[in-house]
Amino acid sequence: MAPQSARDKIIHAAMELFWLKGYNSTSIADLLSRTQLNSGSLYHVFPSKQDVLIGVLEAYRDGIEEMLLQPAWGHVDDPIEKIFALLQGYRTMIVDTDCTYGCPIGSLALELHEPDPRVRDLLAENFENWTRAVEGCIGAAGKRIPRGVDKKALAQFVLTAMEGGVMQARTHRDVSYFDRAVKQLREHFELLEKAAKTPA
Amino acid sequence: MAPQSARDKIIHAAMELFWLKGYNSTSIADLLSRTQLNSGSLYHVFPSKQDVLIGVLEAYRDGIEEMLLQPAWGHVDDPIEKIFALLQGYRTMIVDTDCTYGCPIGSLALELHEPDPRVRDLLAENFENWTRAVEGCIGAAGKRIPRGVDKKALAQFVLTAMEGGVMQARTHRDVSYFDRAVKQLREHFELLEKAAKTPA
DNA sequence: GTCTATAAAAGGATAGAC
DNA sequence: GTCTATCCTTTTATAGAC
Repeated sequence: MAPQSARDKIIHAAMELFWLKGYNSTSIADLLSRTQLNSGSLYHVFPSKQDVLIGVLEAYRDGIEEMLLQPAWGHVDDPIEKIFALLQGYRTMIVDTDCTYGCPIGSLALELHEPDPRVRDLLAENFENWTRAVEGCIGAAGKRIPRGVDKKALAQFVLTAMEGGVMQARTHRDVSYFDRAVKQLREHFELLEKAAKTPA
Repeated sequence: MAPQSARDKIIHAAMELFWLKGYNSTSIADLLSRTQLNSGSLYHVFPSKQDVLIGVLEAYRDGIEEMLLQPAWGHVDDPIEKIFALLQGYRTMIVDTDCTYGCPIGSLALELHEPDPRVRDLLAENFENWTRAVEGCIGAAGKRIPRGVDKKALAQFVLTAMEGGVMQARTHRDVSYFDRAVKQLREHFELLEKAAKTPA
């Protein structure tokens, strides 16, 4: 592991703690104790706690390929299966966390009630990049999806299903809620594929 | 308006403030200033802030008919249309809040990362009551939904779509994200209804 | 059951030496 | 760029009189 700058250490710790405890429930003291840094070092790099948040959201945005898409899509070629492989990645995280998993972006999006414009833009940007990746899969599926289907809306619906499924699995502490959401989405795609084969 | 007990005043204020600002960002002082009560009165009724939260979640649970279902279903008979009338109610709230609306239950479910069992149970119970109501509509739709469709899973999928749509509309400050989620769900129901008519 | 005063702790942030 | 010490505010909660 290459020597980490103070900035890297803080962002790394904050990504984990904001995810585990939320933004408001993570104190500067938490970040300092986790990183073994002193407050002077943190405030030298990040003038305020919100600046740490911005750094975290930028890191998620910039890391979507490496952190999320590549691991999920390593051995998957079929574009539709890529979508469900991505969801399978979330399922793994749910199970690995004993169903306490929350999407880091979605959780922040609901926790922060009056976010700074910069924060809000970054949340939106993270969602956009996610749905754009899924939209790419839908586009690559070509004629399997009927003409006239709004590809962007369908991609956003995949995010909708993921976020809603994660929320319910977490609330009930039961993966099956996520599984059922994915299954319904799968049926939706299958109905669409069937409709593409049998025009009107 | 009947004279309100201290308890009622606090629950009423807390429902609004937890919804507007979140649980962590609402202080006891906020509740006191909003209700014009003194801390002695509050702590006499609610030994801790978490007890206020529990009271709020119980109020949502006990008020689902009067607060949510009756207003949405007042003039709707068709069971499938009831589902979309319910979603239309959320749309109204989104628009009325300039797209800052968050589902009170969903937001708390994601904000609270290590909830007390009692709190977690109440969150789950709120979701259950919501999906049970939708499941009733699906059941009432009878043969319009194909046999073999998991009605409970489909009802949970309606909640999934609502929560995911609300989250994205709020993040982008744009109702159209909610509208697209509802539209996709509508297409899903239409595909199901079509499948129910043309067996295999 | 409500009042005032206040404890006790945690939180974000700053200052100034090194 | 990092260290220690500390300020100031907010926050939950309690004590004890009325």
